[in-house]
Amino acid sequence: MTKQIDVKSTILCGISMAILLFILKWLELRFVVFDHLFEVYAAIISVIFMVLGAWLMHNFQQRKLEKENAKQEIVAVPELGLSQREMEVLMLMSQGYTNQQIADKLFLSIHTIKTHGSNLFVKLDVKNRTQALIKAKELEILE
Amino acid sequence: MTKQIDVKSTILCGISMAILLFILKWLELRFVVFDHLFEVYAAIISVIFMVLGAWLMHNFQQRKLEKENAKQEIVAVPELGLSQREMEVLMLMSQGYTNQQIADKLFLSIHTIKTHGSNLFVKLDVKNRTQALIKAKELEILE
DNA sequence: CGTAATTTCATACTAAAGTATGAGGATCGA
DNA sequence: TCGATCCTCATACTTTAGTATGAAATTACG
Repeated sequence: MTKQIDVKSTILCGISMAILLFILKWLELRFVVFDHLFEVYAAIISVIFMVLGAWLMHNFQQRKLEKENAKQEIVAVPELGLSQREMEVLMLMSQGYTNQQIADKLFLSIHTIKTHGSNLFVKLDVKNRTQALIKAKELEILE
Repeated sequence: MTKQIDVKSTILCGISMAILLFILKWLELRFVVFDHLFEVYAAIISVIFMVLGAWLMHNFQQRKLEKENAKQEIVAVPELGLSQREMEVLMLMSQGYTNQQIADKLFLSIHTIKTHGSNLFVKLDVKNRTQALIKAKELEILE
C-alpha cells in the first residue's frame, strides 16, 4: 500500500517534470524568436512551477491524510480476562482517582496499583487511563 | 479568527511575492552580465517558484484542516465561561488524546494545550483530565 | 503435589501531565 | 484609543503516570 503510493507518486512526479522540461524548451524557442522578452519568459515558468509546487504539495498532504485515516482498527474483544483486582482498579480509575488515592482506598502500595494499571491497559489495548475508561464504557464494563 | 488568518495569509503572500520579484529582478541583472545562460536562469526561478507554490499550498491546507477541526461547533456553553479553544481542548481530552496529540491536531504548541488545560481544570474545579471529562459529562457539556 | 494464575511489592527508569509565571499579539467593545 | 479577554508560546519546575523487570506469597485446580 505504502510502497504502491510512493511508486505512483514518484512516477507522477517524473512525468510532470518531463512535461515541464518539454514546455520549458518550447518556451525557450519562442523566446529566441521573440527576442528580449525575459520578463514574459520568467513569468510563464514562474507560474508553471508555482502551480507544480502547489500540486505536488497537495498530493503529498493528501497521501499523508490517507495514511492517518487508515490507521483506525476495530478490535472489539469482550473476553478480556480482567481479574478481580484489575476490575476494582479500573472502577476507581474511572472515577477520577489518582494511583495514590486508589492505593489508599484498597490499602495497597502505589506500585501494586501501577502494576494492575499496566496489565489493565494491555488487556484493554489502550495507552492510558483516559482511553481505558472510554473503552470500558464502550465495552459496557462500566455503567 | 477567520479574518485574522486571512489577513495574515494575504500579508505573508504579498511579502513573499515582493521578495520573489526582487530576487527575480536581481537574477535578471546577473543574467545580463553572464549572457546566454537561459537554462541557469530558468532553473533557478523554477525551483524558487516551485518551493513557493508548495509552501503556499501547505499553508492553505493547514488552514483548511484547522477550519475542519473547528467545525465540531460546541454550542453548549453554560455559566462556566469556557472559551472556544478550551472547549475544543476539553473535547479532544475527553476522547483520550494526549496533550501532544491535541497540539498536533490543532496545530498548536503543547505549551498552549497545557495552558488551556490548566485554565480548564480551574474552571471545572477538578484536578486532572480524567476528572475533567467526568465532570463534563455530569454537566452535559459533552455527549 | 505441582503448576498456573493472581496478587503483592519493589527498584529504576522514561514519559506525560500539570503548575507558575511572564510575555506578546489579536480582537472587541466602550 | 484604552482596557479586558482570549490565544499563543515559552521556560522552569514538580508531580503523576506508565514501563520493564524481578521476586515472593497465595490460591485454585487437575
